[in-house]
This record gives sequence, structure tokens and C-alpha cells, in this order.
Amino acid sequence: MAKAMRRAVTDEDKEQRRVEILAAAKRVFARKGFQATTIADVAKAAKVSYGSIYWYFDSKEALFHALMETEGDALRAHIEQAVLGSGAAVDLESALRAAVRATFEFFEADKALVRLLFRDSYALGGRFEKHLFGIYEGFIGDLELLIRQGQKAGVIVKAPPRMVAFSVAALVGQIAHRRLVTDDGLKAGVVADFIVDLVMDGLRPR
Amino acid sequence: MAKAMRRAVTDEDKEQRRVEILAAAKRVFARKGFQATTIADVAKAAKVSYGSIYWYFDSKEALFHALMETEGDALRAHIEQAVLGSGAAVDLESALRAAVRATFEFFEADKALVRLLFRDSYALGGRFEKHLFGIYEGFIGDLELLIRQGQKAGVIVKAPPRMVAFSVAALVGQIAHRRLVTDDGLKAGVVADFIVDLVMDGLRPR
Amino acid sequence: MAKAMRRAVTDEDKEQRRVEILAAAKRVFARKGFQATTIADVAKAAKVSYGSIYWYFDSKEALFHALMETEGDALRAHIEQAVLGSGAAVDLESALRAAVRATFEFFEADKALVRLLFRDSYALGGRFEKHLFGIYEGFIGDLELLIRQGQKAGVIVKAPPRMVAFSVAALVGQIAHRRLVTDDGLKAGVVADFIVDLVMDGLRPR
Amino acid sequence: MAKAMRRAVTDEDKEQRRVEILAAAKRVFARKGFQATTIADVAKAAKVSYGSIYWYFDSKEALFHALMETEGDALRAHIEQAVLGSGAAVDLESALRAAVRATFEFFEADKALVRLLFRDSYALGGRFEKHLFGIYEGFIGDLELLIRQGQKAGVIVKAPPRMVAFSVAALVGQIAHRRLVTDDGLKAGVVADFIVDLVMDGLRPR
DNA sequence: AATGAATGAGGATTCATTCAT
DNA sequence: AATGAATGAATCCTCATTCAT
Repeated sequence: MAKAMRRAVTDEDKEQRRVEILAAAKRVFARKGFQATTIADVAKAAKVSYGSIYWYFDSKEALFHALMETEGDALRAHIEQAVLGSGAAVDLESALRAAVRATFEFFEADKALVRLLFRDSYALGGRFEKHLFGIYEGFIGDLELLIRQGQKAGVIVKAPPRMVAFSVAALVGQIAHRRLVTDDGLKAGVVADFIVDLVMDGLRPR
Repeated sequence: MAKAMRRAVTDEDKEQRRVEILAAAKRVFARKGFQATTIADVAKAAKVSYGSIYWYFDSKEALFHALMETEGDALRAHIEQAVLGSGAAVDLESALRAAVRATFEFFEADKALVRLLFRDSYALGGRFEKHLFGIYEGFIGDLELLIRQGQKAGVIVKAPPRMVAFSVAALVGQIAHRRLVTDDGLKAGVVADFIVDLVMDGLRPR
Repeated sequence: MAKAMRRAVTDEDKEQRRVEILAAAKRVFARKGFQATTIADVAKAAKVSYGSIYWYFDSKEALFHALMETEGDALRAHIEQAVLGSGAAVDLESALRAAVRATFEFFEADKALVRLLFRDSYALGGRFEKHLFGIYEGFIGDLELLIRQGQKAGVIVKAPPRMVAFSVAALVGQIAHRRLVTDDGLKAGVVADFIVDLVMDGLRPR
Repeated sequence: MAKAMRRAVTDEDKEQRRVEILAAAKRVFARKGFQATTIADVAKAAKVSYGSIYWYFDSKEALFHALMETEGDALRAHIEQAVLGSGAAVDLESALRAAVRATFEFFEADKALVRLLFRDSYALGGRFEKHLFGIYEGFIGDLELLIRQGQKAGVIVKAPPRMVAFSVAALVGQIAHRRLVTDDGLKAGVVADFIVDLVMDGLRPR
């Protein structure tokens, strides 16, 4: 039991270290980009030795994947919680709005993540496409579910639900990314609402 | 004068070579991605010598920028022509539809360009952001003009025109990019119309 | 006394561990070669922890040397026994034949040792040369003794005894090594006899 | 034609450089061994820049292979010439003696080669085994031919010719290798004759 | 203009060894 | 005794760029 406890502590320590490295990697990757970041950079930022990175991650690429995995999970959990916390069950639009708002909030609070997702991810080319695709698809899948429910309830017109979902995801992602560079002077909430309004009502005056 | 003529011919030759190199670069960049492509790859594909590339372009990066410049111009010309060729002057929606359709056609006929624009461009990180931004902004600027006209004519609701324009551009780009990987089984024209319909009418049943 | 007993047991355990590690090392070294083998490989094969290897051996190289020591001793013991078991005392040729046969048997039963001796040993370059030399020299020294006895008894022609001894050793080793790669379709005994016959009678018809 | 000439000169230069690198590599490999030699070592010894090595050879390993190829060819040519230069056509023993002597001379004049063949080659493990095997087999094949001729002429007893050939090769190689470390105080010619005598007449007094 | 040889900085990765626990 | 996390030196190879011809 003593051994078990000691092991538990050790495991925690190890996890702790892993998390620290991930955090450091996130900072560096976001600032310099995946390609320009060296393992030495990450090591220095994490205040561990050069080779220690390799004790926790198999390669630079694996480190990036692990990072995206973690971040993707956090994002999705945040969104899910937001959707559940709203009157989502009864009202499709509220759910959609909650999801989009939550995403924007998350991105707003974590610009590094936006950079990682929408710029650096491409640096890995096809090797990451599948993974990024996975993260995206998770998000899109959730949206699709909402869309389908809306269609069933008659509050959403007939339209290919997956494509609609992807469109929303694309808008959210691209606008968030754009806001890294261009200041549109708008609050995140306003932008989120803009997207939902556009998607729900379109541009044609009613 | 004889000299001038010879020079003229030479200049044409030179331009010809430049174009060949650009074409080769496009093929290689599109296939392997910017980072993974070496100057040697481009040289071989263009059937010129190793160092010749540097006679025509200052650096690998400059080559990529030049390529994007050329491609961006062609795309924009294609769209402009399509818009003018439609009954664009009187009808905002037709113009928008023409623009989106033309873009999709262009992308459909040139998958390499899509890859270049939406994947490799990011590989250059901040260094390219400005340039990509430029191409984008050109496209977005044109769209914005249309939107503003529509708003003035009362066929488009009040909404931040630049953000609407960016949204359309983002949708077009991201969906085109997605189609590289995922087959949605739809014709380019159908997808284009989907986008315009979504943007014009939204999802709420009228 | 209790303490002494406990210590005794512990020492046995320790020796046991040492032997296990040596056995594991032999397997791994023989399969992957000295250079390509990592301490981690050995540790895993021996089912001990990473750093434990260093409790028993000072370094990777020391481990290899220890292994060679052990194996060399075993080989020599096997040969010695074989020679003594034959009518060696009176008959030089029988003794030589017994020695060569025994060596081949031993090698045949332990291909890993052959690989270790005749391939990996060289990987240590000069550092091992001396040691390998030692093992060899032991074998050669024994052979030399036989040769000298034969010369004294008049059944062996005058010839530099050490060089003869080395020649026999070289033949045995190289042919055994070759048999790892090339199948000559011959039994070990036949090959052993071939060597002895060649060395004793030469190729010229009598 | 001028162009052709210039090209010819350039090709010679290139070949010249390649040869210089090979020569430098030989020196360094022989002194430090394959593993311990770095590309930087070779570059320095060849007085070319680091990366230039890679212009001529694909990898460190490829460099080694090329080196062995060259050396193997030279050795074989030397032997062939020696055999032809002796009264080889009529007399088997002379031919064999000439071959063994020539090999020893060659090895004596080029200790580095001996080291390369009989020590460093093993450092590449299985990857080189095939190549080394090739060099060996060439030599052995030639010897086998001689043996077969001798058997046909009745001056060589019945014995598996390939194994005899291999035995001779092994003796030559191993004794030459041994002489790198141990001084037996004998001239190369004497050792060569010792080998041939041993192989031809054996140790049993006639 | 064109060639392609030469350069060398740069970086990911490996692994023997150490050491705190 | 045993563990396994930590270290960081070491090295191969890549490739953009330069430059003599």
C-alpha cells in the first residue's frame, strides 16, 4: 500500500511534468509556429532538459498531436457544458447560439489555441490533416445533431445538415482566426450572435 | 535596334522560363507542400538547373509569393469576368451567385491552388499572413462592394458588410478545401448555390 | 550467523540476477548486434529495470566483456573435457580432432555465440581486440600445446607451432561463422573432420 | 565541342574529388573504425566541407560501401595480374602460391584495408554482410576455379572445392588481420608460403 | 544566363550514464 | 537493491543559398 501510494504520487508527478511540457509547448508553438519551434525551445520554456521531452513524447510531432488532443478535448467540454447549461433541450436556436458563443469565448480567452488550430496544424500537412479533421468532425458532428433536431422540429429548413454544420464551424473558426490579425472592434459575443443570426435568418430582408 | 530586338526576344524567353518555373513550382508545392518541397524538386520539375531558380526568384519564399500573386490575379480575373458576364449590374443576388460559382469552378478545376491557398500558405506563418491576407482582402473587398450595393438597394439587411463579405469568402474557401479530402458527392454548382442560398435566406423557415 | 546466511542467500540471488542479465544480453546482442543494442533492450529482455543493469555491470561495454568472459570459459571447458575424454594422451590427431569437433558442436548448439564472437566483437574495435585476443589466445595456446607434443612425438612436421595453432583456430571460427549465413549442407562433425584432415594431410595426393 | 571538353574536365574534377574523399575516408575509417568515425572527420581529412560529402555519397554507409567496392576491385585486379604473371596456366600450385602471395603483399602494403575488411565491415552488421560476402565470394570463386583445375589435373585430392577455397581465403584474411596486432616477425612472403605449404602438404610427415 | 558544386548552419533524435527516491 | 526519470553530448543528414566557371 505504501508502494501503491508512492507510485500514485510518482504518477501524479509524471503527469504534472507532462502537463507542464504541454503548456510550455503551447506557448512556444503559438508564438513561433510549429516548424520554427525547436525541441530546445520547448525544453527551455518548460525548464526541463533537452532529452526529457523525449521521455514524455515520442517526437516533436507526437508532442503537437498530444497538445491538440488535450486542447480539443477541453474546447469540446467547454462547449458541451455551455449547451447543456442553456435552455438547449427545448430551443434549437438557443443551443446553437450557446455553442457558438462558447466557442468564441474559449477562443477569445486562448488566442494561442486559435493560432495552433488554424495555422500551425497545417504545417504538418497530410500527417495532421486526419487528426485535425477528427477534432473538427467532433465539433461538426455535435452541430449536425442540433441541426437535425431543428429540422425535425420544423424550425430549420431542409438543407444538408452536415454541410450546414460544417459551414457554421468554418465561419466560427475563420472569423476567430481573422480576429487574431484584424481588429474588427467587436466583442466576441457580438460576433457570435452575428454568425448565428446570419445562419438563421440570412441576408434577405423579411 | 537589332540589339533591342534581340533583347526583346530574350525577355520573352525569360518570361517564358519564369512561367515554366512557376508552373512546375505549383505542381510540386501542391503535391508535397511548401516545407517539404526543396528547390531541387522545383528545378527538376521545371527541367532547369539547380541554381537557375535563383536567377528568376530571390528565394524559395519569394517563389511562393510570386506564385500566389499570379494565381490570385488569375482567380480574381476569372471571378470579375463571371460577375460582369451575368446580369450583375441590376441584380445583387445574381452577382453574388456568379462570383461564388466562378470561384468554385476555378477551385474545382485547380485543386492544386486550393491546397496552396488553404494549406501551404499557413506554412509560412506570419511571413505569409500578410500576403494571403492581401489576396483574401481583394476578394473580400469585391464582395463587400456587392454587399453594400445590395444594402443600398434594400435587398440586403443591415449587417457589417465587411464581416458578411469575409463570411462568404470563408465559406467558399473552407468548403472548397474540405472537398479536397471529403467527397460530399455534390457538383460544384450545387455547393455554390447552397452557400448563396444559406447566406441569403438563412435556415429559419419563412 | 543468521546474518551471514541471509547474506549468502542474497549473494546467490545477486548472482542469479547477474546470470539472467547475461543471458538476456546474449540473446539481444546476438540478434541486434552490439551497437544496435541499447541498455534498455537488455533491461527489457532481462525483465529488470532500466538502471539496474548498472548495478551489476559498470557499462554496456563491461557487460559485453563479462559476457564474452563467461562464454569463453564455457567454450574452453567444453573443449577441454572433450579432449580429455578422448584417447588424447597418446594420440595427437585424436586430441586435435576432438578439440575441433567439440568446438563445432558448441558453436552449432549456440549460434548466438558465433555471432557474438565473430561479428559483434569487432564492433568494439581496438577496445575489444585485446579481450577477444585473450579468448582466442587461450584456445590457440591449448592447440599450440598439442602441436608441440605432436612435433616432439614426430607425428607433426616442423612448422611454427603458434601459427599452425592460429591457423586451425581461424579455420574453425571462420567456417563456423560462414555457416551462419551459407548453408553448406554438411553436419558439424563432417566439417570438423574436413578441417582436421586438411590440416593433417593437405591437398596433395600422397 | 568546347562544351564537351569543358564537361569532360569537370567530370574528371568531380571524379578526382570523389577519389580524394574515398582516400580520406579510408584513412579515417581505418584509424578510428566505422562507428567512431564521423562524417565531419572524413570531411576534415578530405579538406572538403561538411555537406560536400553528401554531394558525392548518399550516406555514411554508402560511402563505406563505395570504399569497399573500390578496394575490393583493386585487390582482385592485383591478384589476377599476379596469377596471370606466374606460370599459372600449367602449374596449379604456382597459381595458388601467386594468388596468396599477391594477397599478402597487397595487405602488407595497405594495413588500412585489412582493418577495413576484417574489422569495420562487421560494424555494419547484416547490412554489410551481403556486400562483404560479395567481395569474399569473388575471391573465393577465383580460388575455387584453381582448386577444381588442380583436382581435374590430379594434383589436388578430392575435397569439396568451395570449402577448400573458403578455407584458404579465411586463412589468408585471418592471418593478415592478426599481423596487425601481433608481430610474428615473419616476412609476408614467408607467411604466404606457410599457408600454401600447409594447405598443400598438411602437417603429417611424409 | 545557366550550371551544379560547395557550403555549413541547423535540428531532430538517440542513448549511455547518473542519481534522487 | 531497485527503479526509472533526467540529462545532454553526440551525430547524421537536409537544404537554402552562394559562387566560380
